[in-house]
Amino acid sequence: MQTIQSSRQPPLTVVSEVPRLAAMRVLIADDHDLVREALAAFLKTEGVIEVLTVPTLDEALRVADESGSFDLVLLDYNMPGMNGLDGLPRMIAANDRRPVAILSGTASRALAEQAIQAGAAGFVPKTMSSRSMVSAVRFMAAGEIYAPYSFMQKADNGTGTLSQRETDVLRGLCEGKSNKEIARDLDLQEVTIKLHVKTLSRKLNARNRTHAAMIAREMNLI
Amino acid sequence: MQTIQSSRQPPLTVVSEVPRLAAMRVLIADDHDLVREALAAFLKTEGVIEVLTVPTLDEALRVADESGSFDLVLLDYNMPGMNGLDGLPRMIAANDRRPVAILSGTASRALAEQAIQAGAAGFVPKTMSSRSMVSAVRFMAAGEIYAPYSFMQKADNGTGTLSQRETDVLRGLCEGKSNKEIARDLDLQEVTIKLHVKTLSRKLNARNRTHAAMIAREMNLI
DNA sequence: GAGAAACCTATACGAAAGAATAGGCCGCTA
DNA sequence: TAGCGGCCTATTCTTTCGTATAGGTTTCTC
Repeated sequence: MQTIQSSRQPPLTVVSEVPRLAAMRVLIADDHDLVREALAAFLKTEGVIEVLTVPTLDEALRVADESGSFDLVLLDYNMPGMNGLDGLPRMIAANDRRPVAILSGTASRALAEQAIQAGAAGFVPKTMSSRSMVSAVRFMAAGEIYAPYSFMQKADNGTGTLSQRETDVLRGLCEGKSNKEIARDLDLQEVTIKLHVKTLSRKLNARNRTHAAMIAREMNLI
Repeated sequence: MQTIQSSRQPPLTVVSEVPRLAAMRVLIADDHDLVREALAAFLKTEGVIEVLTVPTLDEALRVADESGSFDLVLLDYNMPGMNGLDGLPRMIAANDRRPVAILSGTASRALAEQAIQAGAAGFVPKTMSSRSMVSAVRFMAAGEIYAPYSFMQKADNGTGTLSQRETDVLRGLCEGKSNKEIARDLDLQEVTIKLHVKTLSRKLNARNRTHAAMIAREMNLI
């Protein structure tokens, strides 16, 4: 799996630029015991001196608060306390604005973009091999932005073409709201919502609002 | 984490009944590289001689077909080819009706019950510690049925109270179908579907079909 | 300044969903 | 056997959704 990165560094010289035996402090927050233990084990064999693991966001925040900031924090996207990407800015603050990356089981380009937009140091799908993952960790700890090349290349399923309003309306849909309610919330007319529902349904290839909501859920667009 | 098992064996004598150093053959199918490698590593240190890992259901079926059946197959629920629990019976057949268990990132009682109902040898959430997981594997390979005790104890959120028909209708909802379409699929009248939609929405605490579908998705009831 | 694109509104109509009420069928159990 | 619960149907009605057509504004770009 190749990597894509910010333009600050030339792509092929990454590994050599990061000191191989630097004493890194990494915090892993994931509610899956197995993932935590595996990642910690791999990182330790790769020269990351200190690896702490916690099962929830709250504990991650607490640990960062008590024991000082980390060179990198890995946050599982689906995890108690995260609530989507809401937990990300809190963790970044708790880590003194040093790198915090999102770890996720479901690889979605939309989610990756959102995460990085929200200030994440990167996006790491769990489908990655452990070797690649160790490289990614090293990379992000050095201050670079990481995202797997493969699915950043994926053709847009019309996903990225959702406008701001359409996204707002879609959020309402996913909460099971009626057009009228969404209109009230967004301070718009009901007809306008109908319009957005129609266009976003077309873009998502959905046959109706319910289908659109499910697809959005599936693609992590909410 | 405690375990619950079928009544064939007394609960507390499990481990001693399973030969500790038996040469077990285990197949792990999971699209998360990290999970695969971690599980394989732990099992190997615990005396499971042969551990094969594959990233998709199709490869799992092929391997079982070519290299003979396994003492236990672990199938990730969210994995290419699985399509819900559809892949389970196929894997069971391919494994000569020997134990096949479901591995899942999201721990849901409903899903666990469904899996075991569908013939799974057990249900293993990834939130389990690796030690417990190794025990579970050993347990299931011996022919017992395993499910974590903790969330089999969880109070039913009205979840279990969904009738068969309501579940059928809910599935249709989640696919974005109209009442008419669902009626045709189930060979019923449209009014009947409306009835079921209303009652299942009430049970799920949803305000309409879209909301019901989202809740179902959230709770892995589909 | 023309054009494109996102955005908002209006009117109108048929289709679908949702709610209420009423009844019949079956299987289980007190 | 009477009652209960799941299941299916019917009728009627209101609300909501979905679609179409036809405008309008702003903002950005060529």
